[in-house]
Amino acid sequence: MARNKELNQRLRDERRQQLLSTALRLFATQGLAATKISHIANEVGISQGLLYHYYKSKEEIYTELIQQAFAKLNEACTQLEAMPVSAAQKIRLAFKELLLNLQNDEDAALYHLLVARATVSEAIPDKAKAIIRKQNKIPYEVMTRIFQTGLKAGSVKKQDPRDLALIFWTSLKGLAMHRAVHGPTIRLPHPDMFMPLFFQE
Amino acid sequence: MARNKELNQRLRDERRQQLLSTALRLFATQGLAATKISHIANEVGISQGLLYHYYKSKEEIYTELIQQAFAKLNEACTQLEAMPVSAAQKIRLAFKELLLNLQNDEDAALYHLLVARATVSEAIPDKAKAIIRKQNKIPYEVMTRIFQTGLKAGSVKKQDPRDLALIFWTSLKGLAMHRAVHGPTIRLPHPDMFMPLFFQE
DNA sequence: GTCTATATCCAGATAGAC
DNA sequence: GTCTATCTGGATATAGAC
Repeated sequence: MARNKELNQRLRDERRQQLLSTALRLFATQGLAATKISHIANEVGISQGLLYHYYKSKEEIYTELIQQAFAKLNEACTQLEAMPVSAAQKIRLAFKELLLNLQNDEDAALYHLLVARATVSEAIPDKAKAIIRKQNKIPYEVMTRIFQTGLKAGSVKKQDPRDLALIFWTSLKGLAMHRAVHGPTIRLPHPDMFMPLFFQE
Repeated sequence: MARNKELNQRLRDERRQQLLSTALRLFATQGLAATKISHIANEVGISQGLLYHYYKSKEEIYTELIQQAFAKLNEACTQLEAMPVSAAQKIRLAFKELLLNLQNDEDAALYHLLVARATVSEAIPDKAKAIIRKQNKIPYEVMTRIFQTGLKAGSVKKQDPRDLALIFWTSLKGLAMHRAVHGPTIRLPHPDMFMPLFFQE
């Protein structure tokens, strides 16, 4: 019996994951309002009604995705900052890693897009808004600190570290949008092409 | 009488313009589906019903905006390409001008956002889709040609001109999103900070 | 031209049978 | 757990009075 319960729980989790991943793609590309609950259900191959056994509303799915997006990004930021390497290496590494992810991991680009859309939108659940308000600045602050450190060490360009951080993230966001539009076939530029933004020559 | 007709026509045009400009802001920030026709009417200060004397549907407004967005961008591209200056100067000038526009002209950022959203979306009117399909590549192609020319002249970085064009536009798009999120108060980086992407040292 | 009232439709969410 | 049928609300678009 316990055996059975566990199995059921696992199946339930898998189904929830499947719904999330489909919803991510749709929310990111179409937006919250344009994504119909029936689309999600159809693509996963279940009936509309059944979807409500897994999530109690469209907004709940949406909010959970926003939550996850920031969780992943902040996790990565924390790890990055804690690495035992120079600031310059952190910058190089982070940009390269993020760009590679964009190229290979469909979801990575979609999360970017989801957050980008959500950030400008008024028409999203209050909970999602709260998450964004609280966590949106973190990646900028982390990168600002790293650039600041690199600046003191003389390894990065003599510019306002806030500008550098902003360029770091907006460049990636721009690429993420492009990737999301053109799909996985598109070849993104090599990360080294961006390094002159941050370093001398 | 003719006097009167003209006046009426002018008032009508003004009202239409007012509707367009409000719709641009809402469509760009909220998306097509999340923007309710009542929002637009309310913000302009007319009744829902009256809106339909100026436009026959929400989709018509949307499509006209998409149309305008590309018209402006392509116009600018054509002008740029025809300028009697070197490729390097065209690149510098274009980036600076576009960034300045982003800073000072609210609509410029909103048009970018509108197009960015539209480009990834399936859920937009067919006419809008057709416009995008036909015109979306133009700015990339124009910049690719300019980079190509600069490459031959030895004035730009030795990189694939398509990559350079892609970086050119995705950087701007990233900044446009940022500007749209944070409003006109945000200070964007100086355009010179991006020049190392395109030129030696 | 402008408004209010309303027809119509569509989508989110629920109920109930299996 | 799963489906089909249905309730309900909200939004587009229209009709008709002023």
